[in-house]
Parts: sequence; C-alpha cells; structure tokens
Amino acid sequence: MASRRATGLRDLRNPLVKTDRPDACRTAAWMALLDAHSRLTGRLEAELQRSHGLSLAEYEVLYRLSAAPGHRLRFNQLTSHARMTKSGVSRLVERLQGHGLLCTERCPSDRRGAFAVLTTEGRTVFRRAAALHLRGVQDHFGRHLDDTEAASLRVALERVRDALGSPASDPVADAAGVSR
Amino acid sequence: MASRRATGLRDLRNPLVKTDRPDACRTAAWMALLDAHSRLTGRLEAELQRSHGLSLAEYEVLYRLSAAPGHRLRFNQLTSHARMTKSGVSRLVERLQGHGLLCTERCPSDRRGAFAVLTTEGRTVFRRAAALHLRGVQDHFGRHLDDTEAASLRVALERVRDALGSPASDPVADAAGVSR
DNA sequence: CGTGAGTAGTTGCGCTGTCAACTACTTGAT
DNA sequence: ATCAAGTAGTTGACAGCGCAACTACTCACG
Repeated sequence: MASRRATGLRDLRNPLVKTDRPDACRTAAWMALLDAHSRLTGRLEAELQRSHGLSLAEYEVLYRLSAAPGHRLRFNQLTSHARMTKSGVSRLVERLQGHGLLCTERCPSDRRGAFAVLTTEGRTVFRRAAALHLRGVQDHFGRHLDDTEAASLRVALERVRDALGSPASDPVADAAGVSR
Repeated sequence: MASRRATGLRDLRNPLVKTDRPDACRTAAWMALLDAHSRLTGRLEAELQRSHGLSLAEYEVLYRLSAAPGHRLRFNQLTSHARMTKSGVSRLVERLQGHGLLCTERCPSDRRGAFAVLTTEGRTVFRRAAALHLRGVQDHFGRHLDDTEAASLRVALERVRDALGSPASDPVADAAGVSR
C-alpha cells in the first residue's frame, strides 16, 4: 500500500508510452540484477574454482581474514558480516582447515569462542586468488560501467543494502531503527 | 566503456592516494551488489515462504509459466532462461506438481519432451503471490531508487548481464595457474 | 530401412548450506 | 555462591542443487 498510482493519469495523457510507469523500470532493474548476479557469480566462481579450488564463499572468508588484524577473526565476526549462518561458517572453516589454509585457536579470554587464523599457505593462496579474482571482477563487471554508472550503482545499492539491515529484523518495526 | 587505465599515471603523480583508483569504486559497487542481492533475496524469499510456501526459484517458474501462451512451457525452455540446470528444473517441477500448482504433459510432437502446465490452483496461487512479491520488490528495492538511479541501474546491469552471455562460453583456457 | 550423433528429461551421488537441538561457557541478579 | 538467561560454536537431520551417467527419443545421412 501507499505506493504509486498516478499511473492512470499518465497513461491517459500518452497512451503510447506504457512502459513508462515508474515501477516498470524498477522491476526491470530488479530482474537485471538477478540475472547479472547469477551470471557474474557463476563465472567468477568457476574461475576461482579452476585456478585455486575455492568457492566464492571460501574466498570471501579468506579475504576477511587477510584483512583482519593478525589475520584472525572470531567465528561470530565471520558470521555477522557474512552471507552465512553460524553453522555454515563452522563447516566452511572446517573445510578450509582441512586444506591447510587456516587453523583455529580457542579464545583464551572467552573459552566458548574460537578464532580462525590464516596460515602462511592460506595467505599465499589468498594473494594469488585475489589477483585473479579482482581481475575477473573488473573484466566481467567493472569494465562495462562508466565512472558515473559505477558511482551511481554503488550508492544506490549501498542504500538498498543498508535499508534492509542485517539478515534479521522483522517486518514492521523498521521505522524505529531498532538494532536487535 | 570510457574510463580505463590512467591509473598508472595518477599513482605516479601522487603515490599516497592509492584508494583513488577508478576501480576502487567498481569493487565497492560489486560488494554492494553482493550484499544487496543476498539481503533482498533473503527477505523476499522469506515473505514468499511465509505467505505461500514458495521459494524464489519456484515463484520464478510459476511466473514464467503464467506469462507463457497456454500457461505451458517445455522443460528446456524453463532451463534456458532460468538460473538452473535441467536437473534442478526437473526436481523443482516435480515438487510444484506435488503441491498441485502445475502438472506435466508429454509432448505429442516430440515424445522425448514434456510440458509443464499451470493448474487453475497454480494460477490462483501465483496471482496472490505475485501481488505480494511485487509489492516487496518495490518496498525493499524500488522504493530506495530515484528515477535516474533506477534507469541507470537497469541499463548498466543489463549490459553486464548481456556481456556474459548465457552460462557457458569458455573464453580461452585463461592462464594456467593451478596451485592449492 | 539402419545407424550414429544429438537432444530431452531423469536419477544416483555428493556437496554445501540451513534449522534446530545440543554442549559449554559467561554474565547479571539475588 | 547460585542460578537463570544469554551467547559461541558444534552437530545431526535434511533440503536443494549440480554433475555426470543413464534412458528414450529424433533426425540426418547413407
């Protein structure tokens, strides 16, 4: 509710321009986003997989670890900023550990917790993977945007992202900006 | 595709400002796209799930069927324009059939093939789901974009999408940098 | 007509991720 | 000190999807 509806008027004024409805363009943008996302991730994941045997999710964890102080992060920090639940993180970390790319340490100050720590090999693999991956992002994505579009995409998508908060927050109760 | 490669010069001129690189903004846009996509699909899927027990993929199949002449489509037509392989489609159709939303018919002219056909119930469910879903797309996505941004997003993402073609094509065998 | 290559859809298997229940620990109130 | 409530990570059961092998069919060519 509480959406458009001056549409009728505009159509009446110029019946030829029917695709001009304000949300038609937005719906098209949404579908383009779905397609672009699926093809981009498909392609980038395939590249990463072939060259280093990494999935995008695994790459992302390595990325976050390599950017963290001491190359270490608590599991729940990985969970919070990631597109994954805690059990997903737990299993993904286990897998990467099996490949020797990282190891875990129990946290001394809070004995419930654990750190994931990048190994030397993990750092090396990440560095190589990152070179390839960033090139891929530019090749398949950035290359097709002019500077204005890139900036516009960025601010628009960040706004959309931020409006949805973290994967939680119920319907309603948005207005109050409750964190949870 | 304007922009491009003045980077070297700029870095040379001012080595301190390294984050000013033209692709930094593109990388940020890429990350925003990942986040926005995951939160949007998460939210929209949750809404669809709660109200009609549908996943986004299932919704999309219903959508394509309801837009098709005779509310019917060959399996491979679903596969081609969809973000799914043929086995995925096969199982998804089976599932929806189990819920009575569609049925299948063997194709008389090509006895290998089969049609997925929307049932009356399927059409009803889709209509209701679509009302909710489109509202959700506007609420969580469209609502946050002004007209210029929406148009820009659309053309930019369609360009990116089209540049990647359908999920196939192997542009050379890349560099050989296998490791792990 | 016969045969081999190609296409449509199905299915066994394995991978990855979720959910919910569980253990182990911390923390704040009493 | 005690205990209830909350948090961190693990685990079992399971859903959904892709891959590759399979069946069933079509089609072009000889």
